[in-house]
Amino acid sequence: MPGTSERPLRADARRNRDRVLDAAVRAFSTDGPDVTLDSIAKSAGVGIGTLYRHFPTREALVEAAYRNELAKLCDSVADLLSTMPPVAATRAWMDLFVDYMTTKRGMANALKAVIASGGNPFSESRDRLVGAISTLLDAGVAEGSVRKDVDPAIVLSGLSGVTLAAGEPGQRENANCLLDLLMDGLRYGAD
Amino acid sequence: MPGTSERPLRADARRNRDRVLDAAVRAFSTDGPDVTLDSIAKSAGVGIGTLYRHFPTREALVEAAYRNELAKLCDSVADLLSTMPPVAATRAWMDLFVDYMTTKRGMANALKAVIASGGNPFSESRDRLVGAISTLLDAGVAEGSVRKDVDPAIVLSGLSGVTLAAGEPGQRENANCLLDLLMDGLRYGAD
DNA sequence: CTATGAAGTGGAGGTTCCTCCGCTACCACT
DNA sequence: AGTGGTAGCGGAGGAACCTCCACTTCATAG
Repeated sequence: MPGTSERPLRADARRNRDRVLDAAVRAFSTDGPDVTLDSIAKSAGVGIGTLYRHFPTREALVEAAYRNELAKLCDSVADLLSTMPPVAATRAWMDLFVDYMTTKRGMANALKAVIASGGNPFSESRDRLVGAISTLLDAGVAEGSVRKDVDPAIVLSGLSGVTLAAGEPGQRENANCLLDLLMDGLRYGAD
Repeated sequence: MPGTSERPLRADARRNRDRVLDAAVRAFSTDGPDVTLDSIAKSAGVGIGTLYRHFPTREALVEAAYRNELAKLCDSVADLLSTMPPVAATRAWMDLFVDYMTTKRGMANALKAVIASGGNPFSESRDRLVGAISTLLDAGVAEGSVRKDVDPAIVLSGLSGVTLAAGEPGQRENANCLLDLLMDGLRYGAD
């Protein structure tokens, strides 16, 4: 399957898509994560049907709206690795991850969809996240401080789980403990 | 606060509550977890308002409907501990837990509410689950195979996270890896 | 037995979600 | 530059959620 179904999107369609995305970014940041999709469509000047055509679920829209910031989160891996040892960097990044997901409330559920997506729809973000984790783990493996039989995708699932289970701001302490536990599981010697 | 707010519930109210619960159990088992609450209320012969009075959220109703079975799951701990060593028993129970939650689709979300409830509402099930985990961990600690600084409530959060993140039947493999990881984190030596 | 007010009821209706399909307008080809 | 086929549009409307409050019923004190 070469470049699976990458039809270039008609001009008016692309324009509408962009307008919806703009409206969504604005709406999420001013009205919180529970804005109605209807209102986003309206403020984008398109019908609700058009919104659903481009973003079939709320999660898809949220994911698209935050894709840039998510990318920044992934990029921060390099900085962390350059200022601290791999295990510490990994643990620190986990904190960033949870903080980020917790702040952008409504992202947590989108995240679940991102993680579950074996297929196309969110794969960009998914791949980036897996890549970031992979980099962190590899650094640890190279140094001998992290076991080498761990699939980064699984770790992503784990982080997602922590966020889903203890993502409310009031449960940050719980989330911390879980991250510690996860980290312990990743360290060499537990193998 | 002695027996916080335990007013005995008026006779007709109790009757209605039971009828709703009956209807819910029946509805969940025949129509799946997505039955509308409206239809449950109707088949119980009460107004939707009454249903909401007794079970303010869908999760509350699900939890109540499955409370018995959940108790059985907790009771199974004793059997497991009598037929295998603590670490294996704990791991085996984790599997049962995930299987159970996965089967009763719709339970997963209720679970989240159960776990988050520091307060009253679901505390019965919550306490039972924490108790079950506590028993398992204690057995391991006594034997020296499990670290002793782990709060069972955190482990419950972790299980909840695994279920939420990888609870779809198709992701059972992922769930397994996560449980292994969690288990590794709990074992003595990772401390 | 009655009166009283607290506890409980029910369902209409506002809100949001999401689907569906007749219509519009884009664009590739001549 | 006309035109046919089709990608894309929009919004009406059905389904479910959940709130709210005027009304009913219970149970207790007198």
